[in-house]
Amino acid sequence: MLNVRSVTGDTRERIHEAGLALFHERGYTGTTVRELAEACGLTAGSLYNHYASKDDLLFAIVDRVHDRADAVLAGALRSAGAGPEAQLEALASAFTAFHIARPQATRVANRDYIYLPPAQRESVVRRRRRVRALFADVLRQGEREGRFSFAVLGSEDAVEAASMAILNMAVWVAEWFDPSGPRTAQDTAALHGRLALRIARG
Amino acid sequence: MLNVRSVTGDTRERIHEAGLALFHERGYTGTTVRELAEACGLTAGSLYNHYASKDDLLFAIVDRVHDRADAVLAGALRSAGAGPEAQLEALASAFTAFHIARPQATRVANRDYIYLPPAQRESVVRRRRRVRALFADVLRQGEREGRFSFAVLGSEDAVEAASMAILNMAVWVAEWFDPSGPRTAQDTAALHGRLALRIARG
DNA sequence: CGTGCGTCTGAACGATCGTTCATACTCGGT
DNA sequence: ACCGAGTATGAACGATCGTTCAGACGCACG
Repeated sequence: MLNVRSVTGDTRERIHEAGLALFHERGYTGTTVRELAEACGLTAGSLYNHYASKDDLLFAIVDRVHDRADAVLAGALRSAGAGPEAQLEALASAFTAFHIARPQATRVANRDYIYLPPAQRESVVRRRRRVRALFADVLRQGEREGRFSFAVLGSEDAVEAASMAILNMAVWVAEWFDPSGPRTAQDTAALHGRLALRIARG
Repeated sequence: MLNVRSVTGDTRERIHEAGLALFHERGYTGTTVRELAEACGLTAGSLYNHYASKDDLLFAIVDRVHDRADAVLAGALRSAGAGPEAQLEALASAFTAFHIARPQATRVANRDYIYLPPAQRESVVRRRRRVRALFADVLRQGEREGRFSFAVLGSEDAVEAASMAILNMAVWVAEWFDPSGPRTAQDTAALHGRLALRIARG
């Protein structure tokens, strides 16, 4: 019984990974459940023993990557201590490393979540907003403590634009970062941490 | 005859705009030619009097937005004069304003160009690379003149990461910018220009 | 040794996909 | 009044879509 469950879990996991690869490459609407099945050595009908629908698989993928992102960001914040500069650098660096390490899952999560049915999409939108708020809060706290400066920029609530700039820098890094290139992922993550400080510190 | 052509051109243009709206909202693979036709008050078969295929419409959309982006960037560079700081600020600001002004076309161009047939996709990829090179060249020139500093960052070729950060800030601005919000497009564009300088100047 | 649950297949479902085509209509040019 | 080019139609094409289902297989359990 337990053994059966673990085999089942493996199949479900294999489908999950096939979804990562195929959604990443062809997009959600561009991927066929028969392609997903073939990538797992299964028949289309068999997928429905493991996921209720194609939507369901997409949500599983997007939800898991959000779980991991939350964990990574919480860990970065915890190990950074109290200073807003250390916190921002840790957040930007860890988020960048996260996106470099999981280019498939993060691209799918950021590009294809719009195809989720309304209820599940709302759930994802809420999680995305929470990540935005995490960065914006650190920026605002840093401004309050006089370490960051946004009022100088002359635009009201420049914090939102600045945090989106930092977020987009991290979120889309895998679209240009070349794992076989000269730079390592750690280098690039550290570099993004410093660029985030440039954005905030002025 | 000329009148006929102009009517034809209107229909072709209406299809183009329906493609903008529908591809933007549902993605290329998520949009049906019958939906496109209905949005124009036409029949599916009629579309093929104006575009050779669904692919062809996508390429027309993506190619046109690249034409306009090139023009905007060239104009910004021309009116900025010789200084790398003025040039970078003008490029980032103009590119941001461009993406705010055309959220549909730019999202389609940046997200759905991967669905183009290989030859046309290659053409788009080349144009994208040229835009990247434009920003990177300004950053490198500024570093040569001692106005920007990237070597300090400790990572080799930090210019690439910095120019991608600036590009992504501009490219994805329409995903969070709210036209009905308190900030104007001009404010945000100017703000992005200053943030680009923060990234480059250090 | 059966029993039953979980998983698989392969066929089938109705719907819909992008595209083609014969046909009819519109309308400026002669 | 007639012609011909350009455009619209609506039916049809074969293919493929996401999903369902009846039946068969395998394997842990009593």
